[in-house]
This record gives sequence, C-alpha cells and structure tokens, in this order.
Amino acid sequence: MAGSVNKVILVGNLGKDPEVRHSQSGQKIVSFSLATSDTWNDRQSGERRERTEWHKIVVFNERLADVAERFLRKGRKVYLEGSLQTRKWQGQDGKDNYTTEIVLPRFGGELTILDTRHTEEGEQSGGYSNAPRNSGTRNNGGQAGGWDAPQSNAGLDDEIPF
Amino acid sequence: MAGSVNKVILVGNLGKDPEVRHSQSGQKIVSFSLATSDTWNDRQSGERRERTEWHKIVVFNERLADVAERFLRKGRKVYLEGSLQTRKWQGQDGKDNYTTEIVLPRFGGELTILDTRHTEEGEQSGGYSNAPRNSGTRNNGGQAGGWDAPQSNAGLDDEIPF
Amino acid sequence: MAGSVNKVILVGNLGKDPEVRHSQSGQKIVSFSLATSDTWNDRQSGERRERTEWHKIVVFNERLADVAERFLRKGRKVYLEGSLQTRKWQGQDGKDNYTTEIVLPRFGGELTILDTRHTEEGEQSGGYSNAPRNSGTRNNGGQAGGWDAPQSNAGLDDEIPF
Amino acid sequence: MAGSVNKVILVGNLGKDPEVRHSQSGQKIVSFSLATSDTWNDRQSGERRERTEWHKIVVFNERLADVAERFLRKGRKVYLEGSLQTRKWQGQDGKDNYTTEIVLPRFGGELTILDTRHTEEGEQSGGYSNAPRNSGTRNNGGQAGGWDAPQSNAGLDDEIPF
DNA sequence: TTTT
DNA sequence: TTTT
Repeated sequence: MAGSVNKVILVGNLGKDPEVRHSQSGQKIVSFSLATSDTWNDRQSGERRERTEWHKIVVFNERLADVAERFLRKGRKVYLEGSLQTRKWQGQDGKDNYTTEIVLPRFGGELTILDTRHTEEGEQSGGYSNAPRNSGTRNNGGQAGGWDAPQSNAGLDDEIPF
Repeated sequence: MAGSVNKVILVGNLGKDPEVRHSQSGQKIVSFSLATSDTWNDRQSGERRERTEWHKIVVFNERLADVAERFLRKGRKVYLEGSLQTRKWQGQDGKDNYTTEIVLPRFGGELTILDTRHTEEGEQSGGYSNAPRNSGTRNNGGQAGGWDAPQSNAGLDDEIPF
Repeated sequence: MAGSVNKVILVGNLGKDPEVRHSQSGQKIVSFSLATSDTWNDRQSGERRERTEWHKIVVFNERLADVAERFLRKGRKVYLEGSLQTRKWQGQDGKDNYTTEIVLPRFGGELTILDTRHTEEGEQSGGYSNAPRNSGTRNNGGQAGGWDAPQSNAGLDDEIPF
Repeated sequence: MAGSVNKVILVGNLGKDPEVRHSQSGQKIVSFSLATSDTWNDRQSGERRERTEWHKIVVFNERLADVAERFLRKGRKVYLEGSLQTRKWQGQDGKDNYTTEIVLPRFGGELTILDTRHTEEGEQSGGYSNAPRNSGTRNNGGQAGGWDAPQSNAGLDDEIPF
C-alpha cells in the first residue's frame, strides 16, 4: 500500500540471553524475548495489578545484530524500534499457527541499551545471569533445527555503543 | 515492569468495516483489521515486491470507539497508537493458540482519520464499501458468540473529529 | 550520551512547496514547513478552539530528499520521522537566536506521502498550489544566501514511492 | 487541521533538578532540560564525535507533574512523549524570540523513569546531585518572574511509579 | 523468561 | 546543565 507505517517502540528487559543463528547466506540473525509490563490499580478491589507482556524480537540489521550479540544479556533494559510481522507456520498436527514478531529489518530498526552495566562477550553475565556466555540454549552444537554457535566478532569495531 | 514502554504506531487502511460489540458491563468495543504494506526491489530478480501485513485492532477507549464506529469504513486510512497484547485461546481441538492484537486501552491510545472523505453512520459507505452500515458481519442478530448490534450515538457530541 | 533517543513523528500538511538547495559538497537539502493542528473545546467558553503549529523540516537523507523534491507540494499530507536539532545563529543585531528544526539526517528518518493525488516535477501543482514547480521562492536565480535552483532528477529511479 | 499528529519521543538525562511552578489557577507545572546525544565516527578524521542536544520539557499533565516533582533529579534517565510547541516571547529589546518546547499537555503525554536508583522528595539527591532537594534554582523565594517553591505532595498516593 |  |  502506499503511505503506510508499521512501527513498534518498546522499552523492556530481556528474559534470557539472546540467541544467535545464521541464515543460509551467512547473515547473522539474533533473537530474544523482551518483557514489558503494565501496572494499574484495580478499580474494584483497589489492589495493585500487573500484566507482563512478552515480545519476540528478531534482529536482521547487521550492525544491530552485532550489538545485540555482544552486549545484550538476560535482564538488560533496551529501547528498540521495529516492525510487526506475523509468520505462519505448520504445527506437527499439520495445523496453521501464527506468530507475531517485532522485526528489526536488514536496513532499519533501532536498538539502544538503557542500563549502563555492561558485559562483553566471553565474560560472565554477572548480576544479569548465572550462565556464562556461549553456553546453554545459545549453543546446541549444531543440532538439526537449533541455533548455530555464536561467531567470532572479528571485524566488529571496538566501539561500545553506549 | 517499571520503566517499560509498549507502543505501536500504524498508518494503514481498513480491510473491512469495523465490528462493534459490547462487554458485559456495557462498554463498547470496536475491532477492525488494518493493512500496512512494504514495497522493495528484490536484490536478485530486481523485481518490485510487496508484502502486506494485517493487524488486528481492538479499541476499548470510549471516545475513540465512538469515532471508530461512526467514521471508520472499509478502505479508510488511519493513524493509530496502541499497545501490543497477545491473547491465549483454546482451539476446538483443545490446543492453545495465541493471537497478537494492537489494543487502544480504556485510558489511552490514539486514532486519527487521514483521508477526508467521510461517511456518517447510516449512510452508504460509497467508494469505501458497497455494504450499508449496520449490516453484515457487524450485526448478527445477537447470536451466541457474535457481536452485538451497534448502538445509538445519542450523547456523542456532533463534532466531526477530522 | 549513551542510551538516548531523539525522535519526532509528525503527520501534517505542507504550507508551501519545498525549497531545494545544495551543500558545498553537492548534497541536496530539501526544506519545508509542515502544519499540525490541535482542536479542543474550551472549558470555559465551550467554544471550539484550534491551534496550528508550524514545524521546520530539513531533509538531508538523499533518497528522501529526492522524494520530497519530486512529490511534495503545498498542501500535501505527509508522515515523517526525524530528530530535534536546535541551531544557533546571529541576527543582524549580533544577538544569538535559536531555531529548532526537525532533521531527517543523512542516514535515517522516514518520509511517507499520505494523500494519493500526486504531481510530478514540472507539472502544475493543481489543487495543491497555484504556482508552477521550479519557480517562486524555490528559485531565486542563485542570489547570495538563497537556495540553488532545483536540479534534474536524472538518475532517480522511476518508482513512485506511494 | 484534520488528521494531524505532533509527537516527540525522547530518552535522555536531566541536566538539573526539575523546576516547579504553579499557574494562576493553581495548576502545577514542572519544567526541566533533557539531554540527548548522538555519537558517530567522523568520515574524514575518523575521530569519534558527539553532539549533545538539549530539550526544554514542560509538564502540565497533573499526574506526570507529580511524578516529575517527586522522582526526577539531575542525571536521571527518562523516557517521555510530548508534543512540539513553539512559544513567541519579547526580549528586553522588544524583539520577537521563539522557543520550542516539548509539552506534556493537561491530558496526555507519557513519562517513565528508566534508571532504578530513586530519591524521594526531601532526601538528598545522592549520586545524582550535590544539592539538597527544595533548594537552589528550584526555589527562588518567590521573586518576580521566578518559579514558585515546590508544594507539598499531600494527596499524591504513595505508589512509586517505577 | 525480565524487571520493580 | 546530563550521560558514556
């Protein structure tokens, strides 16, 4: 369509360390879950209520995927801009399922880290996570259907983007 | 969470006339599908490509629900702001399904009509739709599980919001 | 700063045809004024009130400057994203003055045309303006301090971006 | 105008403690300066460059003015949404001057605190500022043209909004 | 699965 | 005047 806008702006915290995989053409793709939450006072009970929303984020933008891989960890707070995209996929029962993701496309999107404590790749996540980087769910030894292991950052300049 | 933001900004066109229902407490709820589209030149084939994305919009905000009911019709272009919300529901097979919607909550959200041609409730939709208002999918005669019929606009001031 | 965001989102109408100039390095820069307006009911008098706000827009992004030069005219409605920037300049009396602009930077920003009627460069602006393109304020014959005349669009692909 | 949008989204840090004044009708108005910054690598020198932008924020929204007065201090990082508004004022030389501000209006705007360390009113600002609250620039003893002293928060519920 |  |  002509003249349309599809923009999502989120500020939230990562639920886990990001996952890194690569497309067949070798492009790095970084995924993570981001939590946002609303709090309000229930009008009837007067109680404080909270609803947490989980968002699936997928980063195709090369520079931002590098930043995400190197600096994002469980618990960190980020600002990001992306677009809504709903994927259709087949469950094992052959039925259609739909998943809506926030995509930071090849050319576009924004990603800014909002808390200052940072952990470079290879370090422990410290207060953010008990798991060392390059382990666990992010490195499954190349099993079918899983993520690739993280790649070296050789060639990424050494600027810390925050 | 504390310090989180969950905001969606869309500019797109309605795929159909909006649907109006009411909650048990009598609150009007207006729903519609909004199309946005990306166009780009395929790098390999050089062809012009287009991807249309459909978004499910749900308006709880009272004032904006009134505007949506009275002035939105199939084809109209709108600007809106809402929040992402994913609902879990059970399919007939008992399986969990998830649907992500853009919600304009009771207190919040924005909705602005961007094309000037307008059709008041009760008129024909003209170029926007062949279906008369107050018919079709929006009025199912009160069947179980369906939408309620649209209500009178008595009490809505007569300002046209665009 | 590290973790900052500076974003403006506007939907409004051009007050005049855009002005096109070129930097010393030959980069095209397109400027225009955009009107937005708020309407509300005055609480005391009950009267309908309106306030129009004028925004100064400056487009450095090459692709968007091309779009702006070719397709934007007085009266057209656009969606745009840019950043706030305040410039300091000296008045003739030697005093400092400040002007705040919305900048679409070299690499970034968005610009989307929201009304469909379009006028290519060289055509009359029709309903949008009585002035022919390539005239008036936009072409001052190269006087000191003025804008350069618009350049040819040779090399701009022929896609209409809306 | 019909169908316009005027929205600013900022994430930045306060340059000083906020200033609190009251309108003639008794409405609290909170003002502060917010810094955002861009960093980039200069293409010619290859040097790291930074440009800080200062934004004038004015909060009319009652709830958000309370939050700003109670919890914002020099150095804190916030997310906010407002609208651009340019005010005309007369300098002492009788000349017109213009100042552009980001306004969080009576009914609207957003303000979210993004760093967790917080200081309630009456406490020292601690790491954020050496100045005690309720002093300095924020309280000028009621001099002509200055801000009023901060008011009591009686009536503000005790929820900490972050 | 996050955060306060 | 902030922050990294």
